[in-house]
Amino acid sequence: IAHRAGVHWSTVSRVLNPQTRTMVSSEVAERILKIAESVGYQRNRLAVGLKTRRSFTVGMIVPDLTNPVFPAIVRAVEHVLGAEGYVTVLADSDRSRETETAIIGSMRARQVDGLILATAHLQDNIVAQCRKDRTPFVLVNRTTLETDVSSVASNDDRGIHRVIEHLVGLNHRRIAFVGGPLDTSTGFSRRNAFVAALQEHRLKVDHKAIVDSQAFTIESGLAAGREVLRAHRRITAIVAANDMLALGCYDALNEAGLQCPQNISVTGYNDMPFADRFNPPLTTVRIPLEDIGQQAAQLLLRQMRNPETPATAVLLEP
Amino acid sequence: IAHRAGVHWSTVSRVLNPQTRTMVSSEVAERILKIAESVGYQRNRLAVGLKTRRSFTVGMIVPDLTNPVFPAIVRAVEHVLGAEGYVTVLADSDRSRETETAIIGSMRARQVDGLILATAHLQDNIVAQCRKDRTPFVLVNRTTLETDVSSVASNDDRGIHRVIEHLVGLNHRRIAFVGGPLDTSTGFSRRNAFVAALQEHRLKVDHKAIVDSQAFTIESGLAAGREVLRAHRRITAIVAANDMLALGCYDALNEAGLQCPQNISVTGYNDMPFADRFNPPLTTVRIPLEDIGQQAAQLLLRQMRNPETPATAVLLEP
DNA sequence: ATGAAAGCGCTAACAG
DNA sequence: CTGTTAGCGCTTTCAT
Repeated sequence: IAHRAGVHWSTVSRVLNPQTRTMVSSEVAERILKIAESVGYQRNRLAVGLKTRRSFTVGMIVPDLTNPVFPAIVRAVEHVLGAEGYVTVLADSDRSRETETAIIGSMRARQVDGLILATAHLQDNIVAQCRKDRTPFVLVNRTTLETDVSSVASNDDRGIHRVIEHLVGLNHRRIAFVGGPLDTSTGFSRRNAFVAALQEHRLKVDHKAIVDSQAFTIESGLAAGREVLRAHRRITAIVAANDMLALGCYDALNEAGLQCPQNISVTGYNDMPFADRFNPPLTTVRIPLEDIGQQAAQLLLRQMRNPETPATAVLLEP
Repeated sequence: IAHRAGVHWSTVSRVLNPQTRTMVSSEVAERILKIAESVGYQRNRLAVGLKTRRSFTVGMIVPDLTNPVFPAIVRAVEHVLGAEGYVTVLADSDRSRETETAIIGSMRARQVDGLILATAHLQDNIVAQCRKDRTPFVLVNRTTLETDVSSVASNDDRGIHRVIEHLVGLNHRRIAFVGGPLDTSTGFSRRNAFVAALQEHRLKVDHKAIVDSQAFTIESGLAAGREVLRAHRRITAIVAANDMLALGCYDALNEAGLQCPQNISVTGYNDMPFADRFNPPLTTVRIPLEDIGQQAAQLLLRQMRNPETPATAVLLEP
């Protein structure tokens, strides 16, 4: 292009980079732009990144893309990042911390400018790692025990309280809980909120009616649901820590020949897509998936543009 | 590292690149590896890519990540690509060809080694573009009219025939069709298969009972379902071209005060996650999502490693 | 406003 | 087996 325009290649570079275009006389600029267009020129972002140390790439890791809450978040993230010229590298860690570590290595090597992690554990060395690497990152959906970490999640305490209010209003008094993994903030705080809410309503907390499970999956929900039914048959409602677990509880009830909601009610959490189309329609807590994704992306953008940006923990209302 | 190991940096490069490691004496190699480890060295893939012209990055575009068929495919793709050292850049085109073109530009600029497109249209200039750019690509889920294009999809003709067989076996004779966009291979071939299957069963084809829609969405399905019910009330079954459309038909039936399946049966296509948990459970055609994703990734890998690999169109059985 | 030149971190031919 | 060197495609400082 420089040759054909009769200028030095640094001038071409100035024109082809929107940020420096004004340094060049508009006459020359126009000529160069025209030639670039005609030869289908595309700036090589690898070279740009090598020079500027900014890849305009961000990495995102989810624990399991087939859990229907994540696609909506990923989509929102990708849209706002894309609008700002960033590209999103997506990886599914399959709930394994080891693969997650490997993925982060692979992303670091590609010089990602930032990370969005939907995989946080309450105690998470990956968070410490990112901080040490000085890689901007924001946690999404879940948080860590550490403070001073950027995150966007929804207010689990509020959500569970509203569930209990709802059930108590419907005259439920003996309520069981099928919880998630206690090493995640969602599992941990929803469980705590459940106990707190029962106490606030002066209902007695029967620890046999609280069953924690290892993963937010239907299978875990089924196992926990069986456990609940076996240990404590007089309950009238089961609060599940998310919708997948709730579906597992549906299965446990079916197995036991019980009807939902005639015999026992079940509630979920997340309001995953199609929750209203299950049989029976699932009572659940809606969390603003789109919003969570958008805010996470915006937070990360701010952080990447100015590393001095203080970490902020955003809590959205369910 | 070179300094600390007392060797030239090209030697370090040889060791740190698994492919050339054998060129160096194992004694020196070990020393270098140890130092690299201790300083937390990571090869800069941007620089590697700039030099070798291979970014080890592939781009994937889906029309709508919140359509539950895609997460499973994306996940499978990412897993097999990841195992081979590739990273997946994911983008959601929001069903818009313009944004898709923009996305591809952004990916090309990042020197992606290949593309996986779940967005193909029957007539698709993007396909022509990729071919011109000599970017390896494989279409997934959908195909194009053009031959000599790599793709992995499922056999729509077979799937629809099996649906009709099933319905006819249940004594349905007046069957309506709610189709998808005719500019996609899935919309087009499922519609054709529907007509062909009716004829093979010597059922008359009532064109008023065939309603095409603009998108594979619930809303489109609802609109088309209304249309079907208005135009032709004596049908006993509706064949929808995918599960989202089928859900829209559920809604249309509800609106009209009709029961499914007591009054009218509905079938879907794709066997999306949770299809069996809808009310009523959806009769649908299972397509091997995991398999589709895996094979697409493997096909692309072959193509990227050897550009001479002939294009192959894989058709999986539903 | 433009040209000249160095260099980002790596690879790979060429020498030895 | 190892050192030397050029260069991938760009940005950016320094001159002019």
